Amino acid sequence: MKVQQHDGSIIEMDKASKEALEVLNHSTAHLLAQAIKQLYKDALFGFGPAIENGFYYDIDFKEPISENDLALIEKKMHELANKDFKIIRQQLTKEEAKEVFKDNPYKLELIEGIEEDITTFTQGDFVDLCRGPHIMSTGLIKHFKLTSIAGAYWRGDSKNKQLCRIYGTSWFTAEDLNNYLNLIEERKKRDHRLLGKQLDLFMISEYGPGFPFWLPNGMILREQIEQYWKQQHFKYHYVIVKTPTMLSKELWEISGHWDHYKDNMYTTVIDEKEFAIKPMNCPGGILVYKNSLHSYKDLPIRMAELGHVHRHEASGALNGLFRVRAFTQDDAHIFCREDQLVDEIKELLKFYEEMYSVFGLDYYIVLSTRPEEGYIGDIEIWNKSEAILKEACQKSGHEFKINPGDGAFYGPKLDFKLKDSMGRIWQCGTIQLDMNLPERFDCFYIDSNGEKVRPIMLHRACLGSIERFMGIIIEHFGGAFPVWLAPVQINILPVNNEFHLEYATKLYENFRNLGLRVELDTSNDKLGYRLRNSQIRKIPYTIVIGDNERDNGTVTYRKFGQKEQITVSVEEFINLVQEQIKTKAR
RNA sequence: GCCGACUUAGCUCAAUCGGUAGAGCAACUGAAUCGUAAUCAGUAGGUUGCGGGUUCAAUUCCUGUAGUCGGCACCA
Repeated sequence: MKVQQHDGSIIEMDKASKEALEVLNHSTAHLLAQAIKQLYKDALFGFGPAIENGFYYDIDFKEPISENDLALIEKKMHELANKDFKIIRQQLTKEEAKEVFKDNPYKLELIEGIEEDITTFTQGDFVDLCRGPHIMSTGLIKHFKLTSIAGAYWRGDSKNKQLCRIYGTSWFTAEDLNNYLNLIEERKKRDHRLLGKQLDLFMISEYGPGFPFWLPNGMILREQIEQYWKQQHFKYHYVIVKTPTMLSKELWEISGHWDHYKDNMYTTVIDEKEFAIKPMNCPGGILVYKNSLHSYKDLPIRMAELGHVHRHEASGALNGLFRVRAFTQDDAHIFCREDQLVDEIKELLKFYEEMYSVFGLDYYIVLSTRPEEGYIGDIEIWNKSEAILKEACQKSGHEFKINPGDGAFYGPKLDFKLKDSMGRIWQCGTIQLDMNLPERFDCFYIDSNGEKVRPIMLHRACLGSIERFMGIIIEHFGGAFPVWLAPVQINILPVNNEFHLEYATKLYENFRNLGLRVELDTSNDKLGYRLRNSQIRKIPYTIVIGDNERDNGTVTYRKFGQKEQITVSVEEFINLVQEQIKTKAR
């Protein structure tokens, strides 16, 4: 496939490559604009780039359009593509470009900002300001679909006018397009909001938008995760605390939250005194640190808290468990000496890797470094800690990116990003160096000379928010949880309630006494029906008890998602299940 | 918060031009007692999110409001 680039050169591209697909999608965005120009004469165009698995175009319509109009636009696009217009690159001066786009304030604004050569790409009577690259003619565009319509601010700034954004996806073959659309459908079935309803894990009431309720099944899942979390913290020498949900406004003034975060905080007045519900746990943690005098010998102090925080998020930001207004941070604050910082961070990376790998989650890390201006703290500590964070990332063997200058004013940070079932990226873990709060709260320890010294403070959350993390793993496992997490681990189905119930009940009691989460299905429905229910509920082990099992003292089990039936002794079965729980096997 | 769409039984969805709400599953009752993904029959279930308006008549049209969804902005 031939592709024309910004500089006018024409290169050969492999259709199987990611780059080629990007060019195709970008050119499809232009085709979309060309079609819209013909259907809606007054429409003005903003940006129209390729994105992962597709493209979009931002358009200012005189009359708002709706999703129903997409079919018509699509039809027009096919019609234009079939005419196989040559896509012609042209290089213009700034003045020439301004003349061409004189009726479009958006493009004029862009032209004003372009320093390099200005190029346009023309197909038929449609000209677009664009740096390319593009395919040679529209005939190559055949297999595409307009997927959705949305609002988007011009240049991503909420102060600007909102344009209409049309999303689409374009592929080289009908098969690729179909595969992609099917993939989207399949992914929707893993949506944690859907599974949360189907498996009775959680609910969100209209009386509390963004405030999730945990149902009994979800609560089991949650407690297993928290239990594991506590074990890990014991292993890594943390202490665990609990700090109050609501604290006086004065505290938030000292911490700086009142100045920077007030709009997102829930507040109340009691006895004419202002209070705020905590949006973060750090100030509470610091008060605990300051509750006693610390020697250099006591450090590092690793203080963890499952802290329930409330943040008034914008209504449009809410999204199932991924974005809520009340969530539990698996927070920790580490107070250490400067000479301990390297080891602490290395230890943290190891800790995180262990936590995520148990769930089999794929993540990537983003390192945000010192901002150019407005940072506080010693530049040497910045450089040193950035170097440590970077080195730790490299050694962890995980994909990582660097966001230069994107650190908070108080310190550099590592963010751990996980993907949901739709490929959207969510921040979960974070490790942040804080050179600000210890100063504001006048934290110190006593060194070997009896002098007061400021400790280094690390904020860290590994799962991030328990709620968000659970959303991620619900989708990750598609609701079919490993035995250690499954709300119900074993479901016992007697073939016949008259002849097999006694043995089945004995097994039930036996398993229950061992602490296994077991159910006995004594309903009078046919076996096939009860088995089907067991599978729909994604219960890891379904046991069928009939004459054979009763007479031989065995169980016949079927694992979720598998067809085979396996008969083993009761002991063997118990060992199997307990081993899987112990190893957290997936 | 902004743009657009949606909201009907516990769940998933129907209801033509505005004519007075229907199905499957689940629940309940009864019969059937059955060996690996849906046994049969019956019963009950609704102020169509909520408020206002137009109309002889509103699930349907208009309007306000709440919530949800897809994006955008936000996520120090």
